[in-house]
Parts: sequence; structure tokens; C-alpha cells
Amino acid sequence: MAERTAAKRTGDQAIRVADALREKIISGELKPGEPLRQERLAVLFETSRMPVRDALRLLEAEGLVQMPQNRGAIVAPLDPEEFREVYEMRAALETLALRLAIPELTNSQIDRAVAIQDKAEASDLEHFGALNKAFHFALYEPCARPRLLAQIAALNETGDRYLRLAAAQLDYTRRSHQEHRDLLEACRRRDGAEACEILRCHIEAAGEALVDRLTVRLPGS
Amino acid sequence: MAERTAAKRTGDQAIRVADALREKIISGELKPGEPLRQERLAVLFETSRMPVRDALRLLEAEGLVQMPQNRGAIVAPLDPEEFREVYEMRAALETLALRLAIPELTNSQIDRAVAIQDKAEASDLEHFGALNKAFHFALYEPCARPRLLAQIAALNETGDRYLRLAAAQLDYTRRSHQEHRDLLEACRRRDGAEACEILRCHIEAAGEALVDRLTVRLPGS
DNA sequence: AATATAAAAATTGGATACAAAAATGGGTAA
DNA sequence: TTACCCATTTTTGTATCCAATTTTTATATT
Repeated sequence: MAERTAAKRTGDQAIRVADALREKIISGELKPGEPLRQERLAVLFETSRMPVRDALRLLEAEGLVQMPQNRGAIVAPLDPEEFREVYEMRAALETLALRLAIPELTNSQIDRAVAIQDKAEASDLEHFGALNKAFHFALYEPCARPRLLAQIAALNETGDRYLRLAAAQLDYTRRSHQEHRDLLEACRRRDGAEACEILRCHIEAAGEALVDRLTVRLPGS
Repeated sequence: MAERTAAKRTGDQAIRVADALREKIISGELKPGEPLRQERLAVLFETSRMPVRDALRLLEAEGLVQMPQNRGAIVAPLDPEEFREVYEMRAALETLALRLAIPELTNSQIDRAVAIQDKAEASDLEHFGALNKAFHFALYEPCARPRLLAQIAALNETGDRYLRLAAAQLDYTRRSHQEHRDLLEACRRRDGAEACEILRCHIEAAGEALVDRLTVRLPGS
């Protein structure tokens, strides 16, 4: 444990650790309920326990980690009820973002969303998650609401954990793609009400489908 | 700086410090932009800098504190645009909570909300904030969505900071009380659509009124 | 006199050290 | 054999210490 070869230099170790941990949690490399020992993580990321603690606090705020008193952090367990909650909140907040964004949407921004969707339809499941997120955010960003967008991003991250579990959703992507196309069409017409309605159905349908699947797969708590 | 008389004892100092700081920030005792020096706070709360740091991280996640890199924490500045965002999100999330709660609402729960509202109408501005929050949560809680409720609570806390600024809102409380009564009426009829519509207008009206006021009062960023 | 620059002070981010709490395991008694 | 209790070990929470960065202050130069 002697040589801290890499970095004692500047800035924010906590962010770096949090990003790496978040990735490991979302990807499922760290399993739900798995304990996160501070010393172990400190060694793994070549730093001390202090930035690790900060990172854990960050992820706790994001809902990816739980930190019971004096009992050590664990990867937040998966719970179909929580997932239902997440997509309900997503439906509410993402329609809000879209409604606010549509009056500001430029044609070139819509074109960029189309390009992302083209790529998504050609890609495999591995990259689908990221492209899907990029597509949605391309449409939301013009709303210029940083706090709202951050919240949506956090909810998406939590949701992605569940998505990973039920990866055999190939049958769903086709429907998803069609809904994305419909959504773009409504955006081109600047029809906010219609676009929001499509988006709401899009999120809720995906959510319901996944909840069904998860309920079968997961035991209680 | 010698005697740490009070406490080296147990548990989570960070929570205690965070609670105290949050109260000071929301109440306005700590002004927006004011620097939060770690050592100073450590002495004030009779602890070391470490729990203070944890507390600041917590409050940063809640949006009440900003922590620029290596530059020390400050009380998050107030920005009318942020407030607009907060009440837009509140409108979206609280109508969701209410819609989900209404089918579960019992008569006794409604009665309890009425009792809270009675008290609110009789109280002074000092307690209005807390009672107002209690009223809303009495109606939302039956939705049984912990994450959603936590998010709403956080948004309310942020919003309360702005409310404090424009306290001369006596003229608004009368309208607010009437809207609360209308809302209760719709809940009694279990008319979810109507109740949500009233709630949406209630939050948006209060928000718009306050944004106007704040825009006059506050300079740009 | 104003501005740029460099030294000094203050303050944060990170590492190590220490104490309290929880988990573990072994032994003993029923 | 099983249940319970106490000692040991692990792990967290808190305090102190050190290095690096930012801010302030003083000085010199134009």
C-alpha cells in the first residue's frame, strides 16, 4: 500500500470515483445489495477512504447506493415498485421538458435527433441505452432547465439498472423505434400536446412492460 | 480549540450539522452567496471539519449549497429562473402524487387535511410555510411513493427559500386558502382530474406571482 | 497613482491516525 | 447438538495532519 504512483495531484478525486462506481453499478458489475467497503474501494481506485466516502454520498443522493448508519454502504437493491415509481416520475418530468422545449426547437436540432435515432435503429443492444438517452435529451435540451434535465438524467440512470436485468427486450425496441418516429413527426409540426401524449405513452408502456417482467424475475425486497 | 467538551460520542454528526445548516439556509439566516467556511462551522457545531464536509455534500445534493472546486462552499444563490424551474417541477410531480393518492385517500385522511388547513388559516406567516407543506403532504402520502415524496419535499425546501424573500404575500394567502378548500372538495368527490387541475393552477399561480416579484427584487445572477 | 507581480496567509482536498460501533467466531453451558 | 455470551476482528465515523491551491497583501515598476 506504499506507492501512490498515480495521483495525489489536484482536484476532485470524489467525482472520478463516483463516475467509475456509477458505471459499475448501472452495468450490473456490482450487484444489488453488494456491500461497498470503503478501504477496498480506496485501494481499487488508488486513493484514500475520504474521496470514496464523498463518492458514496454522491451516489446515495442519486439513489444508486444506500448507506445505513454505521453499517457500511451497499449497492441499492432493485425493487420493481421503485422502478414503477421511476418511470412514473420520468413520464411526468420528461413531458414537462418536452413541452417547454418544443417552442424552442430548431429544425437543425430535430435533424440531429433524427440522426441519433437512425444510429440507434442500426445499433445493437449494447449501445441502445446510450443512444436512446441521447435521442431523448436532444429533444429536451432546448427547454433550458438545468435542474429538470439533471433530475431526468438521474432517473434514467436508475431506470437503466432495471433495463439491464430484462435485456431480452428486443421485441420492444421495434415498437420503441416507431414511437420515436411518431414523436419526431409531432415535433416537426411543433404540436406540443400530441408530442407529450406520445412521449407519455412511450415511457409508460416501456415501464409497464418492464415491471411485469421484473415482478416475475425478482423476489420481494 | 482544545476542549471538545460536547461530543465525540456516537453516530452521525453529519446529519445533525446538515439539519442545522439547512434550517439556517431556508430561514434566510445564512444569506445567498455567503461563504461557508469549514473550520468556522466545525467550531460552531462543536465538531471537526469532516462531518461538516459531509453535511455540505448532502446540502449540495439538495441544491441548497454550491461547492466550486477548491474554492469553498457558498449558500446557493437565488435565481428567479431556478425558482420557475422548481415550481414547474412541483406542478408536474405533485399532480402525479395527488392523482396516485386520490384512489387511496380515506375520509379520515381528508379530515386530517381539513384540520391542518383550519390551523393554517388561523396561523401567522411564521408557521404558514410548515402548515402549508403539511397540508399538501397529507394529501400526497397515500400514493405510497417514497422517492416521489422525497423529491417533492426537496423541491418544497428550495422553494421555501424564495418564499421567505417575498414574505409580503399576505394578499396571496387568501387566494391560497380558497384553492385549498376547492382542492379538498374535489378530493372528497374523488375527482382526480379536477383535483389535479386545481392543484396545477394552485402551484403555477403561486409560482408566477413569486417570479414576478423576485424578478423586480433581484438583480441578474 | 495604477497596475502587475510576487510573497504570505487562509482554506480546501486528501491521507493518516484513532475511537466507537458492528460483525465474526469460538467456547461454554444447557 | 444447539443456543447464548464474550473476546477478537473488521469496518465505519471522527479527528488531526499535510500538501496543494486560491486569495490576499505588500512591493516594485511604469
